Amino acid sequence: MHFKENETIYTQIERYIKKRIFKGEYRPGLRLPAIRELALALSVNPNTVVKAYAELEAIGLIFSERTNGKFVTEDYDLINAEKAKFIKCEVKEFIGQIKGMTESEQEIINYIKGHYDDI
Amino acid sequence: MHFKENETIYTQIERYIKKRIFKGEYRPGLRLPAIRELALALSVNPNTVVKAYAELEAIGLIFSERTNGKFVTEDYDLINAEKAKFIKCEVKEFIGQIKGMTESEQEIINYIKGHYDDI
Amino acid sequence: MHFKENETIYTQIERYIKKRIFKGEYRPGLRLPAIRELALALSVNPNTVVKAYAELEAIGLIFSERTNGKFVTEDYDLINAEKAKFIKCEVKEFIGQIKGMTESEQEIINYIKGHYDDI
Amino acid sequence: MHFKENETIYTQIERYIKKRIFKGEYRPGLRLPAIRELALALSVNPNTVVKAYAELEAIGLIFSERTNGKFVTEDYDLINAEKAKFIKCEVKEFIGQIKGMTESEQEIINYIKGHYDDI
DNA sequence: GTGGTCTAGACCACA
DNA sequence: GTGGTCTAGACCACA
Repeated sequence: MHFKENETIYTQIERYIKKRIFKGEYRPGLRLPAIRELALALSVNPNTVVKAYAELEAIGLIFSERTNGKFVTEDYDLINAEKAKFIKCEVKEFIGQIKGMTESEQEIINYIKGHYDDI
Repeated sequence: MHFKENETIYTQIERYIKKRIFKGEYRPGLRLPAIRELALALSVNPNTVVKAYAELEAIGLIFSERTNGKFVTEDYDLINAEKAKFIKCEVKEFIGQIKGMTESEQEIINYIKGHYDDI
Repeated sequence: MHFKENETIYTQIERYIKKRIFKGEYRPGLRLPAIRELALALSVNPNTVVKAYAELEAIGLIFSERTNGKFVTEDYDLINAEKAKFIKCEVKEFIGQIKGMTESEQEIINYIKGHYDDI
Repeated sequence: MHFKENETIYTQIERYIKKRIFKGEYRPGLRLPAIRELALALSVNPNTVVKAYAELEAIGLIFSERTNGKFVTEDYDLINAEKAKFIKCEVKEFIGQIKGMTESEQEIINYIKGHYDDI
């Protein structure tokens, strides 16, 4: 994983985990990677992962079991609600960035069509 | 203007100016707002604006005239190239965020159509 | 039993046993629950119970008989002294927490009267 | 300030600040001690204070102003609600600790009367 | 000077 | 091995 400058690492990790949950790569009930393990994998200090996990726990997307690890919530409604919120937010932000610089909605859509498979 | 936490203020200002140039709100040759003036308008320390302007100057989108202020470049090609780069970048980032969470390109487009006029 | 975060489990168990002794639920001379048994009942690692028992033994409230188990002390004076100390300590802590936030002693007492039967 | 073993330092700091707010010693709108200043005063690492303040901010009792410091909320209703919750919680905990070890409500009250002025 | 983030690393409770 | 807390200390953005 490669981190953007200009955004904190822990929020990038947070979003990374979040997206994997939304995508169903981390299924409800699944045990998340151990803090130190993930820290190692991302070449990051464990405390940074701790903070990312703490934020996710505050939202309720993950929960802790003392000494046992962190787990994806089994509250499907919450996951779906957070996912919808996330997408809406990204769409809004994207449109906000691009709007006014292209003539039309159609142009934006063309851009997306043109780049969808690049990624 | 309202700044996001979690991203530096100066990059947010930088992008704000950039977008106004790309949108043609700040036309080539135009004198940009004075540092103190903009700082005041944004409730920000002048040093922060200085930094944002410096970044834009490094890219070449604006230039200084000694005591006279900062101006939008008249290099149309550069503006267009930067604009294209900016849009491409935003599209890529957007698709990268959303992809895999929705079934298809079509769904993303529907989301955008659904929200385009909100903003 | 449900453990508070933010306090070690073994001190919570220690206090739990202590209180049962003070309340006379565990009478002097009584054999305490076996370590494994209690650990199982509390869904806790046996080592944790061992530690709680060790603390109680250090105080003198319980004693070991080699292979036979742990027993409540028959030193009534010690029990009473510890009980008095415990209550005094709780009262002090409680007053310390609440004092200055309510106008008067009377108000604290009213609070207690109002909640005594809730628990 | 002297910290109890067996409870995390940051929660003790958190409660310490909380109580000062409830007591009106830290009035709404007041600027809280700077992180490093408080850390120094309490002989504690700045990060520990950061965490305590972060918890208080999550509750809403304090808020941040970028680079300017932390301030007590001016939401009087929130303060009163949290205060009521805090007192109720302390009373409940206290009664829970003591109940069953003394004969009666009256005895508890007598204990409090007997110790109220000690603290 | 103010807060925010991050690292390296230790030590603890618990399983 | 698991997470939680804490320290010492650095570096950054911002005022």
